[in-house]
Amino acid sequence: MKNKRKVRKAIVEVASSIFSKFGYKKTSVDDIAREFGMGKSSLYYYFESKEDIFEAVVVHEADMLKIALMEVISKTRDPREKLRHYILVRMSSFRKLSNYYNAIFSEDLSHFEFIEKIRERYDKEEVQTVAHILTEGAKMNTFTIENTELAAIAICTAMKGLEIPLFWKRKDYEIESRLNDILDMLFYGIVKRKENKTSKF
Amino acid sequence: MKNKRKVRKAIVEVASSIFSKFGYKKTSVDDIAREFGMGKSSLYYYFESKEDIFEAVVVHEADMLKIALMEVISKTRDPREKLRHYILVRMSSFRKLSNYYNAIFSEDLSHFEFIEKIRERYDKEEVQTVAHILTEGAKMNTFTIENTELAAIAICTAMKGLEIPLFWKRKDYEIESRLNDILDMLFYGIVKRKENKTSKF
DNA sequence: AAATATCCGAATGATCTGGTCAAAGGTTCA
DNA sequence: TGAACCTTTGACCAGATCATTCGGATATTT
Repeated sequence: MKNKRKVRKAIVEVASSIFSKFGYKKTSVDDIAREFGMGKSSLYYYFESKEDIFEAVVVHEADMLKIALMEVISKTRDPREKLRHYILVRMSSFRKLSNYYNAIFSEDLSHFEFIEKIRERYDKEEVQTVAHILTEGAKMNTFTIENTELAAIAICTAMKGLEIPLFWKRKDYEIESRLNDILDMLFYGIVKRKENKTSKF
Repeated sequence: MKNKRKVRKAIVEVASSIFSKFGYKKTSVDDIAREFGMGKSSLYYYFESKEDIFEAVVVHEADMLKIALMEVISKTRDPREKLRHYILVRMSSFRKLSNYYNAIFSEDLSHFEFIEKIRERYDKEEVQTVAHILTEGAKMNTFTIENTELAAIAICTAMKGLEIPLFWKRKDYEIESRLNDILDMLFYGIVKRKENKTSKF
């Protein structure tokens, strides 16, 4: 039955909220089953193991972010705004990605191999997306970049570097303004300047 | 040694944060000990049992609230402002009282008898404090109340009635404005009105 | 009614839990 | 020094909880 997919998705959604509440270790399969209104053994009809459920949860969260990002960049035309909104949304989605980030950063979860794979996959996709924005901006003469691929990797690396301090701190209100500062600096170097009349050349 | 008290307090403080993170059931004594940097058996030198630690945590939280309330009412002179600030602080301290409220409202914790006792004790103290504010306000001719004791009980009952819906909802920004509305209504009935010149008497 | 899809209670062995205890460091004071 | 103490610990225990399996019950489709 195709219904199996829908049930799986529904389970993943309640599992997501419970995992992000208690963490992987402190969440029991029974917790999820009870919240879902099912016998715990029934979950094993839809998933192979607890780890399997968790993997589905992490994938789901990453997909949600991807969708949100795609939506936000499709709404804007100006490449500067596109890049700004992409990075802003990308960096302020911690709350909804708690399991994803816990999986990546928490020690007692690092032994799951699927985490590496997911991260690697989304990292590559992210570089592609950013590169696409940059290329588009270059074509429209908004950006002036020699190697968009390289620039995209640099931006993505910078975002990943910001994840860690952001993840450990609670301060939420500062994130946006700081990111905007960084973005302004980035643009100042990246955006094509109009011919400056005071230029010596 | 008097040092025992300090260590107890320190343990209570880390236990508080862990209990409010995972809840009573999902928190193990070992969790607390590890976070505190001690062997788990050492905790039993300072506390009789896990329940004993939890009780100390709840008492500590209630004490913290009490101190905050005493401070806030000692800062104001005007009885109206005193009462307003008291209720505002009292009703918006959920975040810091998570274990206290969990102990009161959660089903699997209700079998602890100490909860009833603590609640009863603080309820009585609260009525006294509010009554004191009212009496003071009556003396200063700001309030016009026939039976301050009765009025204090009514106000405390109203606050307790508001605890439950507040506890289950996340909306934080609405609390203050709603409380202020209620307070305005309360004052309209309680504050001594100046002789109204359009009055028919 | 046969086949298949979905659900569950009971059982299992592995791990975890709250709690105990005897012993080992540390400190104090004679 | 050493006796009396305070503090900390690892090893240990019995019971609870855990993830997972499985045979069979119930519902749905064919």
